[in-house]
Amino acid sequence: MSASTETGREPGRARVDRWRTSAEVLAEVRRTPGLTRVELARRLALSSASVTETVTRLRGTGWLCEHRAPVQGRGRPTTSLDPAPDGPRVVAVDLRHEDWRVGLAGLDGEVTGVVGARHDRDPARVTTALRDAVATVAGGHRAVAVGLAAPAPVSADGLVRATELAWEAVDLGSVTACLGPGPVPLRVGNDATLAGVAEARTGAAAGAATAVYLTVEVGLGGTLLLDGLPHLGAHGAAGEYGHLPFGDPAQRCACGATGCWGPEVDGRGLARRLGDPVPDDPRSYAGDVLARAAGGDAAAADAVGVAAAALARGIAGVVHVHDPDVVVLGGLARGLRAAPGFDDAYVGALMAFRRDHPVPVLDAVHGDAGALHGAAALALDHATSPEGLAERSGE
Amino acid sequence: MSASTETGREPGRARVDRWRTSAEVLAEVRRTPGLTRVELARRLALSSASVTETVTRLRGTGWLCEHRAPVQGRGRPTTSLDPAPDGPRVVAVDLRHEDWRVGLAGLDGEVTGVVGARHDRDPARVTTALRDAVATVAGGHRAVAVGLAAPAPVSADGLVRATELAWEAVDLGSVTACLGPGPVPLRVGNDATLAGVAEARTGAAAGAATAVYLTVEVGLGGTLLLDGLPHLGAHGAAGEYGHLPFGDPAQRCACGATGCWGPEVDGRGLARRLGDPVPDDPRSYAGDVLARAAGGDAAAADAVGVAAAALARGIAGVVHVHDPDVVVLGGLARGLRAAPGFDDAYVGALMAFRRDHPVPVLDAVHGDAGALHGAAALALDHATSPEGLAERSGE
DNA sequence: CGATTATGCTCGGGAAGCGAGTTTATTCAA
DNA sequence: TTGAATAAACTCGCTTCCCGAGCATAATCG
Repeated sequence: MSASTETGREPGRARVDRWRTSAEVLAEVRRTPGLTRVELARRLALSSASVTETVTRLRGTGWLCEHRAPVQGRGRPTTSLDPAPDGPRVVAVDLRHEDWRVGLAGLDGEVTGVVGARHDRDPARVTTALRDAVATVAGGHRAVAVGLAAPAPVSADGLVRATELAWEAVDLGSVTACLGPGPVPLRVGNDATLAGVAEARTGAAAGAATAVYLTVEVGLGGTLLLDGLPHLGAHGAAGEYGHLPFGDPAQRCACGATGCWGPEVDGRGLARRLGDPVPDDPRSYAGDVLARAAGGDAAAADAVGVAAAALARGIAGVVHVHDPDVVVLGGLARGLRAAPGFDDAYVGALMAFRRDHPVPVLDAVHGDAGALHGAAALALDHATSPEGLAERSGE
Repeated sequence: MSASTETGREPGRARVDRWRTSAEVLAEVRRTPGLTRVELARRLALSSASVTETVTRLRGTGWLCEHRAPVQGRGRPTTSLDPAPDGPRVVAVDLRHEDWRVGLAGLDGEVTGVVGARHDRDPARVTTALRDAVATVAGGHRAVAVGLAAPAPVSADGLVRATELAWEAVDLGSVTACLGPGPVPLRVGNDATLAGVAEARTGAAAGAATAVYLTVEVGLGGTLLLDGLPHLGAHGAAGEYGHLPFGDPAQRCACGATGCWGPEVDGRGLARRLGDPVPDDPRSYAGDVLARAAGGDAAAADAVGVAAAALARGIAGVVHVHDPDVVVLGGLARGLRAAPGFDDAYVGALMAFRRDHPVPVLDAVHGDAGALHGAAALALDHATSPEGLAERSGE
């Protein structure tokens, strides 16, 4: 997750600083659409004079619009601030192993006009297809940034190294080429990370200062979200929760370590418990087992119960380390949470002082649109930052 | 770790904002004492005119002083910026189970004039003794904040609940009573957390954007440090690394959970492995075993090796989750790291892609002064923040 | 319909930061 | 020794943010 543009012009502090309050206002409106001017002034400790000035500017640049707020009691009615329906847009891209989706979002983060297609994994052809789709989706609107979710680790320079696609350091910078005028910034993030971002902004963890997002697909991954921002680590490799050694030390993981948590709770773990060979597609295998367990298959239910308990026990450990406001589960983890025994295993694995008020473990609400929503949020973060606003202020 | 004062006066944005650049300058000088004006202007993207103005102000308030910088080549020589030797001070307090220490620090963070005494754990008497010691240590200097390290969880309101001291929600606010003029803010933090802060600022993790500090005393605790700031979690309870279930699930931990990592790597784990009863003082028991192992006692060495391997394996897991720049070890963990087999166990437990460049695991450099240094850093953080500077700007 | 109340707008002023031009302090070369 | 070259700091006028105070506005209440 990183910027692909770098502004190098020197003194520049005032040029960016000018937009700091505007950026805070936009962030507040994103967090709470329909906010009143009075409430905004209170939250940002601004005088009404300053609110007038800043809101006027943001209406002028097209970001905000105002509505009469419903009257409550005496006094002059205040107005509420909302994302302008015809304001600047960002393009969100979700690149997956076999297909991609592209959509358009405004300040409210709603992704609309989604188009998609399958792809053949050839970097050049995928890049071209995405560039065209981005241009089409943006058509007519003022697109000010692009966010992209990639099914792979993303290094600090924004390059994508997708081993499963056999991509080595692919630079996706050109997908913004048909936008403009002027260069349009691209921000790239990992798909699981961005799904976590989506949950932390508008999903099950909305408003949480500290949230943990965990998802089970093939293996287990996740993100620590601090005030809605993912912790990426020194090299962008943070969040490998699936390789915490919570499991059986005798089991060797494909990652090279032993006793990893991930392979105990995904399709491979279920297969081992059921005596099946390692499945080719652990994702759909696990879906089948969950369905059989729900349908009354005792052996499947037993295997699911073991995996659910392993998931629950590990989540407790993660809670001890992060002390989050909430843990959000995506992918197959939702099915495991629904298994009988999960809650008891979770509470039982918590430290005693936590058991009266266990940290809630909730299902993700964005489903498989999480990465796309997170990509939109990432692009909006840039576009509404002081730097992003300053970049475009000349227009 | 939290503020004990709360400024509630409303609009106030400009009043605080005025000091934002000054705060950034002070932060830069703390990070890099002896910084030149030119380098400062470059880092903060300030014009030389603005540097002149800000530095003049900070010299006026006594925080900074300037020296001729050594000349390099042609041109007018620049000056270097340093903490003023007679500038504002903060008081650092380290409250431990059986004694306390109080010292004085300037902008450079060096703690001097340390005094200390044993105490009897009575909250009222300890508070009084600390109040007097703080006044004595500060005597004559302009003390602008107090930082305190407590051997207990610290809740968001700054109250200390030290179960081992039988303290329930003790308010230490009065230790600043003899300072002044005006109320002097007190910031309170957990001792292990603050030891981590000290390492992240001026210790083995200096400059790291992401660092993990782990310490073994009785059990295992730690902190995730992001840009030198500890992640405290939703309720200030983050960092219970010792209760990650890396251990034997058949072992019940005193915390109520099973298989906790902490009891496997401390004195209790060593005793179990050696067939000894649970020691009354696991800390000194572990010290003895480490000494015996170093002296050639095979049984002790074996037990130490097992604990060191358990520590190493868990650290690898923590690395997978946080992807830190560095892991820093304090307390008994340093002795375990020195045991033969630690490095092999660590690298072997890493994911394969990490083994070529394993995240360094280093010893803490602050020793048992870490908490005191961290407390000074905490107080300086407040005093040099825009809010802290604005608070005192009337004087 | 006026009193009351809460809010938004206008205007002058304080302060941060900047750009451009000027001054200052040093090295280097004749 | 002296002056050119160089790099940095200072001065000054300007722009912009934010503020406070006062005025204008739009609702409810009696």
